[in-house]
Amino acid sequence: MAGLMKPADAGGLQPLLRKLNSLGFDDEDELRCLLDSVSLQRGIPLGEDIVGAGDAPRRLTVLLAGVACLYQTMESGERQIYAFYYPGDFCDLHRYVWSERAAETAVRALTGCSIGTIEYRDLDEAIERHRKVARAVWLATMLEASILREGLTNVTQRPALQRVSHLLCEQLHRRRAIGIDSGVVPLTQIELADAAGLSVIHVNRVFQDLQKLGVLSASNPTIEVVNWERLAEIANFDSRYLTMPATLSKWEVRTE
Amino acid sequence: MAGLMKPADAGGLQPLLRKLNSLGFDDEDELRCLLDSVSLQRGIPLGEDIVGAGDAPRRLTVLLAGVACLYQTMESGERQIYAFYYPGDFCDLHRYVWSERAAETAVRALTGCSIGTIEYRDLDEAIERHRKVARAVWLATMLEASILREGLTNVTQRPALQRVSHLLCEQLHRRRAIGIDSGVVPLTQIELADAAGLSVIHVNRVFQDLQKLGVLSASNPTIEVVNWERLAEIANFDSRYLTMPATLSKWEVRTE
DNA sequence: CGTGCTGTTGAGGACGATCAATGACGGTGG
DNA sequence: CCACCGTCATTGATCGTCCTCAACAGCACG
Repeated sequence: MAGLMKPADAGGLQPLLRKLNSLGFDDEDELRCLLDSVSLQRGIPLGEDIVGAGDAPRRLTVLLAGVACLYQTMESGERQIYAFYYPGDFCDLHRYVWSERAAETAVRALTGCSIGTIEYRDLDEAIERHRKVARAVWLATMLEASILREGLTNVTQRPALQRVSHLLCEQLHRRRAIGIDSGVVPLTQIELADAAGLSVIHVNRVFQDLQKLGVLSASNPTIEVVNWERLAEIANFDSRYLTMPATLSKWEVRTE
Repeated sequence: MAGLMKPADAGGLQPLLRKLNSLGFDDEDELRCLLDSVSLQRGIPLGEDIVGAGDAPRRLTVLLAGVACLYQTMESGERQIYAFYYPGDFCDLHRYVWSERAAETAVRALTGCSIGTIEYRDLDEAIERHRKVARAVWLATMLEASILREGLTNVTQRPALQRVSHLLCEQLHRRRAIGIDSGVVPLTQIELADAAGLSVIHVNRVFQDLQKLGVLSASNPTIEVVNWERLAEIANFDSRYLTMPATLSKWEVRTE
């Protein structure tokens, strides 16, 4: 992977590179074509909508730094968080198709963020020309679906303690996968509640339990997992739904 | 659409044709190549696992007749239903990637079913050769993800009555989209419960309420919606998440 | 005529929501 | 420098939706 990093990529595209790599996209020349069409946007402040409710979707957004979430505000005023995004993740693949429902769903920066955008026409062209780009976006979509399925069982099957634990596990795992190895989960209790389908108050109580269990540190308001294993145990966490199993080698074998 | 139907397709592939069509795949010649590699399998009995827990995934499965569901059995013994499938739907696109997690998730026939299978090597080849095949499977995956997102809000945001109603609405809508216009939903209360994340008992009580409201007929054990509109009202149903907005024309414009 | 599956009914109880306040922190402006 | 505000976190009390357990009824099946 390191082999793919070039000085020219130092603009902050490494996360995207890593992501494409994990999706089995390892051809350097093809990569270049896609990377060249990315335009950067830095310094997006916390709380801002990266992909707004209103704007017409003409470009794809890739998160390059920070944390974001895909959410929807219900008529009741409740907020439902569908997904958290980390550097390298595509934030609005769904918009490529559902320009309409745009009105209600948006992507919000949960910390300061940097993003890259790719005009649809460039993406289209890349997909047309390079089969692996098409595969990469497909796989990215599959991964999101896999996370959604797990989210569904999380919400329907697990009680609050396990549910929150599972959510935390997932964040830790995904962060580690992109090289962030700390136990800190840069989210608020509110955000976790909106993702878990629990009230903030209850999440707070769960947090206290997790602290008593020695899983979370008392370092408020920062959420920090100090006992990784115990957490995974509580959550009954099985990371397979997150990991693309050596897809690339498989593709190669089958298709070339 | 009718224009695409040929005598040779009378083998039962119309549902697949319709599906591909709705995914913007309208090139007859390219279609042929894919359709030719489908092998049929009829007369699968109710209750059987179409895509089993154990078998190594070497082929893609398309439902051609009947109703099926994607489910997983938890350690607790509970069953979580992730998706319902109707004729034309791809049942195991996820397996194309996650051969591993196969162990726990399976696709079950909820009525008598017919399926078609496409060997991975044929699918790979079709994807390689025809860009629109790649797009079709990508879009199919996006649609599944969209349904999953809606399922997530359904489970976390809506109380039992609305939740069940919403689920029923979705089934009606999807069935109508493939030409089945009756108010009958060919599922059991148990299946709906497992999809809604409710106990069967509670679903049953909700059903009684829906009957009192004149939405469901008393025709047990068949579930039949007699007041479509009232149901959509209760569920606050917005079908946009199900409909691919004129994708095909869009693709054409942008890419050709 | 049992056996199994789906659907139905009742009673009790639990998990988590809601309402109402309060505390801690950081930024802003007087 | 302090008063003020907004956001996030915390606590207690009450309440409701939905679950669990336990039975039973209808129906199709062999």
